[in-house]
Amino acid sequence: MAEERKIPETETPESRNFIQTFIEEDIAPGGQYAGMTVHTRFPPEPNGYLHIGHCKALTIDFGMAEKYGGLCNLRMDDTNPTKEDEEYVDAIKEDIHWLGFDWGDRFYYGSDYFEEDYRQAQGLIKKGLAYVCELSPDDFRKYRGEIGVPARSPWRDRPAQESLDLFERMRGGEFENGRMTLRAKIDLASGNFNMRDPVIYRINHMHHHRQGDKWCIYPMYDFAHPIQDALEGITHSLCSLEFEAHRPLYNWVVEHCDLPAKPRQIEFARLGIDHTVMSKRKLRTLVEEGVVSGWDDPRMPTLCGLRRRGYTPRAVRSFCERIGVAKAASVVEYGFLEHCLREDLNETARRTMAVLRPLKLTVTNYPEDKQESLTVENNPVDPEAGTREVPFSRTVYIEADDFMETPAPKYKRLYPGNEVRLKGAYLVTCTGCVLDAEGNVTEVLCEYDPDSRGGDPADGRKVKGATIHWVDAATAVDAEVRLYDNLFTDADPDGADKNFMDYVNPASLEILRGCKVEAELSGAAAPANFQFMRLGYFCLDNKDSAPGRLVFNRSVSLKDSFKK
RNA sequence: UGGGGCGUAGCCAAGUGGUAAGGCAAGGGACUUUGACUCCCUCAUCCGCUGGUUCGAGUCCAGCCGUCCCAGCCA
Repeated sequence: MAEERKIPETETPESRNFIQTFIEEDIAPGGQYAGMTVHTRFPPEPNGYLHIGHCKALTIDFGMAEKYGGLCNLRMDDTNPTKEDEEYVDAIKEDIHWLGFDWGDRFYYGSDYFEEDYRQAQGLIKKGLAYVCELSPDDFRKYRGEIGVPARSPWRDRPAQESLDLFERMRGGEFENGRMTLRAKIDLASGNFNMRDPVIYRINHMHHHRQGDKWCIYPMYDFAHPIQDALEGITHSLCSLEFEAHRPLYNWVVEHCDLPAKPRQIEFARLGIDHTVMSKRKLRTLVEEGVVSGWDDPRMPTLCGLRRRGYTPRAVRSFCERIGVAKAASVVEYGFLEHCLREDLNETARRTMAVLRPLKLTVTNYPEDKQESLTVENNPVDPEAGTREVPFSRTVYIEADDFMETPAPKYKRLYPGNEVRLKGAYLVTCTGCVLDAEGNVTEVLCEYDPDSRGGDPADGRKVKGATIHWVDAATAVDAEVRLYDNLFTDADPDGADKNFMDYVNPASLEILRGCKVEAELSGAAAPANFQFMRLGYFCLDNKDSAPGRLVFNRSVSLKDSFKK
């Protein structure tokens, strides 16, 4: 034993999550799926828009399949016509493609298996494992039993032939909604209520978005899902933790139905992010109550909202890959999502200059009639992004916070007597400012060093002041900028005993008008994402921008840039 | 108090009996034509608590505490 202790310490074992551990056991020699390829599926219900929590599931579903050489199917889980609609199907597909996941030609509808579901149900009845129950919804609840008290059903021992006949007549539309159900005969005394003869078929006379009026009975998720998985050859059915108590039922269906495969369900914790809510019901409430402008409001954690806010697919996926997979309930800090975006944008976003709160800066020793063009890099971390020409003249706008008549401690920007660099232009020294009747600063005055074109002083002196951004007054274009904050004031608006609507942050959206941006941004070819120098990362809002009306959403602040 | 989970740093999260990975956040420093980025350094004598087994326990056992989910003819 003792000699086995030595472990080669040069290689750190790659961190793997518990799902990988399970899968590797399953495909290892002697495992349940020894030698097989891993096949997964992503099964959204088409009843709403996808949010970032779905991206976590997508990352796991597609990620596990890819890692173990298999495939991942996309399947609309549409077994309940009450809530579903075709309009969501296209939106779901679009969002998944936007993220960059590809299901190839393996796109399915759970409802396309209804005939097979029906056949399987008949099979269970014949085996004496299912029966038609005529308890009304009220009585069903009453007979459900309590902790320690078994449930009851007077129809439990109905002859198979009678159930078969009734089940057929249920399908035939002979009975109204709620009149009867098909139940699996499992264990009325189980401590797990999901096993107390669960309903596997209910009557619902309703038009189905895909099947039309073909059916008036619909299989329950617990019955349909394992069948769908098995028919598609899914080996690992990955889902979130709330289905954990349903696993025994999933396994029961897999065991007792006549299926071509035996998929395994594995559950993981769903994603939580602080200062927001993730359930479709709550997101819907925000939309319906008008707290946000829609499902694609840039403050929403929906994929379409994040997209509009400027989040890139790469950033969202990076986030989902890095938060890990476990069974412990987790609430990830929103700041981590922002970090992932900042990381991507830093490499890819084009830099540009803009001022959110314009303050006129006059270079008093610069010729009044002169205008010149300066070359500025588009992205200092990516030389391939090239350069652009930026006009400069005697009057420019600077950020109002970039000037202080009496500087705060450690303030490095403009104040009387201080020299700063106008990014890409010249070194300027503040000589004073102009005040209005109320004492507000309306204009800042400075003198430039003609021998510092481009920003470097000819004499090589060290510039103590900061480098600040600016836009040329004569050519600047007006824009509207929206700054977003967290949707909720509380880190956990979703917490126990809380009404999340009580924590809506009224200051989550601030709209700034009269901002000045470089003229180039008004062009049709303006990039989607860019960084306003020192102001943070912004996104040109394709939805609200129109000719003559530029709207920018701020994605993420530039870290610490404007503290104080 | 029925059943099923989960508790490792401020937030995620590895760890599967051999002496606590990594990321985010935070703090310090270097660099810088973005107070950004980048780069260095620091950040759990300890793994919910208490016992037990063991040469050795975050890992095994027992009890306790906390917390989440289920009890729809939703998914």
